[in-house]
Amino acid sequence: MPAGDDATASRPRAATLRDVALLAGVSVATASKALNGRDNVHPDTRRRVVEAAERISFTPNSLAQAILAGSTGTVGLLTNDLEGRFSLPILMGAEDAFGAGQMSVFLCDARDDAIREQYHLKALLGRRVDGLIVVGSNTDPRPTLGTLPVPVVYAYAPSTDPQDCSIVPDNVHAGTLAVEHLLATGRRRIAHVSGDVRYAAARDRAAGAKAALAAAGLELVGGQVRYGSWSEEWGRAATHTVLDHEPGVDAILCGSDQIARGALDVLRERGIDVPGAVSVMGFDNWEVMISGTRPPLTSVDMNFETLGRRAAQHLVDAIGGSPAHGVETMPCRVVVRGSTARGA
Amino acid sequence: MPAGDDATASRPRAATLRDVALLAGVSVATASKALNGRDNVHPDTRRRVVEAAERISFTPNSLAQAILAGSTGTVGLLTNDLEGRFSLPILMGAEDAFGAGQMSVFLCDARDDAIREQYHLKALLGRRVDGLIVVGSNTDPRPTLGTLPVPVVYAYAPSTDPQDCSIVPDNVHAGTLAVEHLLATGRRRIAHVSGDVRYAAARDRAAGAKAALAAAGLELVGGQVRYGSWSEEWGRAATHTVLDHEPGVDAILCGSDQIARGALDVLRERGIDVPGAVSVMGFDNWEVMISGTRPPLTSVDMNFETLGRRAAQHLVDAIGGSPAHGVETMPCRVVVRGSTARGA
DNA sequence: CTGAAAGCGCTTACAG
DNA sequence: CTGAAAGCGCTTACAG
Repeated sequence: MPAGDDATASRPRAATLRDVALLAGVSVATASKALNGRDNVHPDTRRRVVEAAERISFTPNSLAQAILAGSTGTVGLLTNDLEGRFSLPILMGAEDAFGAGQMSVFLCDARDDAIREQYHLKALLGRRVDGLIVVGSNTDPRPTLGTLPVPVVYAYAPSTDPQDCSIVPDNVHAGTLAVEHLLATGRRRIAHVSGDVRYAAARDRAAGAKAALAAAGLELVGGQVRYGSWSEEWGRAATHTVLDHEPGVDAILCGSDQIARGALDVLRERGIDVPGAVSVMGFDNWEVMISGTRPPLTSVDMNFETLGRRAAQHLVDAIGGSPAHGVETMPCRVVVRGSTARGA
Repeated sequence: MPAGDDATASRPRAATLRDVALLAGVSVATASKALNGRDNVHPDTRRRVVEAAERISFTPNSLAQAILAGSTGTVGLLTNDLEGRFSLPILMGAEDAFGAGQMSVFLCDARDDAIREQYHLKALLGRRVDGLIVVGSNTDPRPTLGTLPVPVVYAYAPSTDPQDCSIVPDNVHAGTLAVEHLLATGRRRIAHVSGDVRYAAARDRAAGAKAALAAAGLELVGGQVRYGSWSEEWGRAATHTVLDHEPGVDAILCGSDQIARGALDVLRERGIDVPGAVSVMGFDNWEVMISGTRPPLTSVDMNFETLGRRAAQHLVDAIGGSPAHGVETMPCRVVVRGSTARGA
């Protein structure tokens, strides 16, 4: 158990440039120049200053530097994604794009609450972030934040304002890639079990899938997408229905990895060989959902980290004075595993 | 596709208190007092200043305020938890504890790389965070950051230095609670399939489980914990072994929800009724892993949000001059579902 | 090569 | 009640 401590043992305040200068016997201006590698500082002087700084563990106060520089080297990541499914890979991509340690990221979770979002926004602007990345919890368009004193990039969920810069996964293409993969592995009678039809992600993936089928002169088995919910349970229920009504089905394209898990379970229970008789595919390539499946699940990876890196790049460009506008879609990729290809 | 824009349409710089004062026709000092609710400002003056501030969307520069106040109202969350499994609930608990918007959080992912951690640490100290929360990726002790100019609270993974303040989930008690629940629902022949024995979490949970059994005059079926890996696959393999070697087993306590999923699958395949013949329990209560299981999985919730809130409270106390020391364990709770109790 | 001075945006005693 | 002055920690012309 932690025990309370006396508050009197007060923590030493952080060292200041003035402390360094005093210790090195130079002026604050000279100390500044010495530490920042400016010209016209005598080597001996520089060494004395650097040693003094090290001795007292001097770390320059970024706040003071920022106030002079007019930029803070911070960005705000405003998310509504409680699971961190999107925002964490995006954060990671962003850290990479900014260059490790160059930029620090404030992470704020608005919890899908507009009031809380405004609150965080106000705080971030007060802290003079150089820019903002806004991460939605799905790919449906979200209200723009409007005109702000700093650039904004919308990631995952696009802004409603086409003048804003938005980076979203290409769900239409994801659907196309999925069907192309199934066709390439010899499938012709493909069913599509997806999630909640109110999600753009579900409709976009279906649109891409249908387009790819049409290009091959085919259509979905049963003639329609079976929309439902983003759950294993729906995956199981719909798979039963598909198998009962479409005996010739040779592939089930599932709108998410969770739905695909449900499909795999039912196929296994009914003794149907995967991928021998029926192939199964998911979307998202969510490692934790996929790692245990039998057989390992083929899935479309939406490349969240790349998306995050791209969003960060756009933000850096915008901060540098070259903003972009409109919605940019990011390519995705099929990760082939045993549920669609023997020996994969 | 976003199109590049001319960099000349430069963004208007953020309004400053000087702008407000000019617009309201008062001095900067008076404007400051008016906006901060200080006494001795004429009501008319205050109104003029407030109106001016609103008109130009003035947001005070927190950097300047921080430099004077000596505290920034920011904390750093230094994590090694790539999945966000722990750090996001902890972040959320921390946001709550700090009071929404009072405190902004820098999230830095060190990716289990000591160099990167030092880099982020340096940046955070430069930004003069008021304190740090360090989140580990497991409950094994991690090296202390040593003495820093700001207070530090270690969450999930305790620090190796007992003088530091660490908040960890009580895995021993979790094991005890799990077994007590199984005993209370009439189980006597309990097997324990767990993850990698090198993890303190695995050993602690097992220790708690064995203690609870001993208190009831019992021991584990087979006399030992079956350690392996934190995977569904291991859950399946170990469950087969348990069923083959211990025909009378009436409960399988699994070291994680993933292991438990594997156990449930095998029991189902072998036609064994859950929970009629054999109960199954997991640890972590990871919603996304659990939501699809049949029957729904009983699991021990480690209360990460509470842990995060507690860590944040300790940090706030330490910032306020009342630091705590030592390792504090947080209670967990059993969430009962159908895998151990009919009709739950 | 070094340092005094000005200044970033703000707040807080202190005169008036 | 109001405002000029000092100052937080730093950097950058500008004199010397």
